[in-house]
Amino acid sequence: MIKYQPKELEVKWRKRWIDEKIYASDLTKNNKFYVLAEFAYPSGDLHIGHWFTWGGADIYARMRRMQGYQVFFPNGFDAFGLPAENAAIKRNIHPFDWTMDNIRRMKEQFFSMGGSFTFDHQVITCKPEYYKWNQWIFLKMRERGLAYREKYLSNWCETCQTVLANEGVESGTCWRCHNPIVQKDVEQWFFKITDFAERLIWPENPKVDWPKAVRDAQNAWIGKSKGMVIYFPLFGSKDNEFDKQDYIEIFTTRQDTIYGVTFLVLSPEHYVVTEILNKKIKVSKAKLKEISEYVSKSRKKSELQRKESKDKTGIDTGLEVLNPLTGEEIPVWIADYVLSGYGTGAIMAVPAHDSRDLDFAQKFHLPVKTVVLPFEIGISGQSSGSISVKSIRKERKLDLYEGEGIMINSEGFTDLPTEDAREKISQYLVKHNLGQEKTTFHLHDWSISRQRYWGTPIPILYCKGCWNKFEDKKNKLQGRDYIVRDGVEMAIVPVPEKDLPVELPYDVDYTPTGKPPLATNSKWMHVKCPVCGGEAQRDTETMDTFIDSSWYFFRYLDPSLDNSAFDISLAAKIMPVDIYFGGAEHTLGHTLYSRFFTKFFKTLDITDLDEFARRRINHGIVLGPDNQKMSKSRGNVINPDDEVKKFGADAVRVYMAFFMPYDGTGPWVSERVWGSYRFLERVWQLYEKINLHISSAKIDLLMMHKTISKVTKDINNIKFNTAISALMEWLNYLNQKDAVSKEEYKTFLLLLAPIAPFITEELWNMLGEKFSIHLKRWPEFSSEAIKTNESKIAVLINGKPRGEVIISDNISEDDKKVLSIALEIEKIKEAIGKRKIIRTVYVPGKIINLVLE
RNA sequence: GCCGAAGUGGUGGAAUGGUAGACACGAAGGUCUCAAAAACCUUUGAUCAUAAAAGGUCAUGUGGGUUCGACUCCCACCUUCGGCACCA
Repeated sequence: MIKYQPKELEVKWRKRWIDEKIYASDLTKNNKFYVLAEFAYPSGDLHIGHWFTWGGADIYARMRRMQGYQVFFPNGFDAFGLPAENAAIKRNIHPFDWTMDNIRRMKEQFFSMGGSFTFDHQVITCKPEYYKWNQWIFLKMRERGLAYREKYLSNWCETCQTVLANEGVESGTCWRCHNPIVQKDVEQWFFKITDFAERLIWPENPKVDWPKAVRDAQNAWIGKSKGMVIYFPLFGSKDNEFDKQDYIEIFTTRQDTIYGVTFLVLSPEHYVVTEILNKKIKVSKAKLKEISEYVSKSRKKSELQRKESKDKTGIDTGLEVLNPLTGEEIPVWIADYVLSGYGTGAIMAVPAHDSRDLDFAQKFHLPVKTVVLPFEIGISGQSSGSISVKSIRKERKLDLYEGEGIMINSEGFTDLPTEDAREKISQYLVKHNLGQEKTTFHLHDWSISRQRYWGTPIPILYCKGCWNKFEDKKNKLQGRDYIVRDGVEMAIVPVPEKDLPVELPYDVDYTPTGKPPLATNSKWMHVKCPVCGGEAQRDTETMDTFIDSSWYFFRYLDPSLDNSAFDISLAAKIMPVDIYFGGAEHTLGHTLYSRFFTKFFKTLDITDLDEFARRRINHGIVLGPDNQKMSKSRGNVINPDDEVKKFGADAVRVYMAFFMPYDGTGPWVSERVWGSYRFLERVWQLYEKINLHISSAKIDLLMMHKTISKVTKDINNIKFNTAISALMEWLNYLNQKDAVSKEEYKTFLLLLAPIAPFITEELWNMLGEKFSIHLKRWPEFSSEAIKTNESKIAVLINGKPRGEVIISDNISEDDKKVLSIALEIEKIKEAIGKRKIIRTVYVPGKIINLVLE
């Protein structure tokens, strides 16, 4: 027999698979199975990490195909984005050419790994036939009031010269270039994802199978909290011209602690602060100066600085409000530990029950008033009237108690558990018009404008003529249906659907100058207004590329479709995605946005899905040989091409699946791939042991069916490493035998086929079997076959293994017989000695434990 | 600080209440060979004991607990990784 030579046979089979289209997608048949892996950004070189993601998905898809499913396993490219633009600037190539070149190269690399995914439904997001539908989605969002334009203090990356969404900020830095983010007032487009906040929250037991870590992180990011807005009347406000309201609204989730309020805090951006600075609310001249200094000082701090420093700063306004329940006069402070973007931008401070308020109170010597005691103290004290709070605080060092407990010092609510008090105080405040219940979210609307070139143009025009004809300007101002560009007011005019796509012009100056690159092509920018026929200008910004990846899995179904974003009836049949492989880094960005789009599509009635993917699998991370994250600067990047040249694709695939659990993090050590290579060599050599005349009675059905069961289960549970070790065990076992039946060998090859597709195809062919091994042939597991008539029972004494007995299965239920057999063993007799057995625990088929006195 | 995941030989890891260390990598010794190894065979958690074998004891981050029996379940703590974080 010739030696195992991966290179030749891999070339041969790869060609035949393509020629005979054995992996072609057929969406007409039933019994579909949609396998999806996150599509790649065409950065030029396929990283070993891509192989890890796609290799895992491929093993899974291959098994499903062999089980007879109509597997849909498409691939494409997430082709818009900044790196293309940056690389293009650096090398003086156009981003389009750079991108398409990379796609060509990466496709070849994809082929070398022997993937069963196809490009016959490929999506390339930078092509007009794709991004046209981004624009269509934008227009639909706008029709429904979910796309709006607003000036907003936003995350700005100086290096990338663009705005970033909150999800794109990683501990204060840009997710792409990792330079610090600054806050800048920028007018831009938003998608109102907050309208879907409630729908995006994961229930306790969702119908789809997504990792708990992902669900928890998304829920935390959405950050729903139920509480109240409570009105605190401004004391003596009649002297002021303050006309908006004569009370300050605060947001709290702990209205039960309202008797413990000792001051109010406004964020520096709060409108009451603005009114003070505008002298609508009067304070002394000296105060005004102090306040104005404090506010401008804290505005200068970046958000990052403000969040980093836990050291509290603030200033007393001299104003006072009334506690709506107690009538107490309460001082109003300004401090930047209160965030303007959350709740009402103002809080009631309860230092006894909130650590941040306590820090502040201690720094500025403000009073602390305890109104909640932990249950154990509150209950033991019985009548709380007699408790000296001061002495308890001293004894228990209880400056701060943030948990639930028993109310004290709270008039009619005293002695109630906090939960009840929260409810009752809530009702009371609502009834007397002193507040209302409110739910807030941490999730903010999605900022989608990017001031760069390589993205989807926003399908919006700005028209001066239309604005001039507009009658009711004053009202429309609120709706922000206009913009001011170069000092000129212009109406917002959506591009009509029939004019889509708005194509991205090829000729622009995309060097980052702060001016959007699209504005440098004036021919593209100036167009006729579709409404009034006058002169109009295009929006010069592009969409966040996360929009591209939010719905590509719908587009895969029919990427050339011209009259709809996706084929609705096909989607009803093929969607949802059955299993989605990807990285944990997309927990708060991509997968959340995709869920949002799916729910939005549902409101458009083009899908009835609530979730786009039934199951989500997060893959792990392949580190460099030095145990560090792979990066060009560290020089520890493993190029999959080199590995394939050395070992062949099969050995690399086996090692990839075997060297750590799929969700693990660990280093790629090239030398160790030899181990996987040797395994394949042994599989190859086993061929020589096939004895066609071996009697069927000699086939070891037990090992065979155990392995079928184990491999099937493990691949289904994405535990490729243990699937391979089961195969190795079986191989070691078969190797010890003098001869192996053809049946066993065939079964072995079938089970190995998803992991090592080339060598198994070759050996399958050598056996004279019909092409191809990768079609519907997954071995059936028979539970009958693993029934034995003997069991090995471990004999334990006091829980420690001391020997074993082999019993026939007809007595396996009879603990007395098993015991008597066990007691005949010399070793056991010795171990027991003169001691008495006081108890016997028998687990049929596994152990018998003798408990001695 | 909060949420999530994890902690097992020299290394990657296996075992989710029933004989801990499967399967590999590495290492050591041997075989074949003029020589070699990426081939083949043997050994390989620590420790005690023995001429040898059988054998004993200890071991799954730490300390408690539940159980006939715990890597696995419960309580407390420590450490590492990932995410979030002045969100009221």
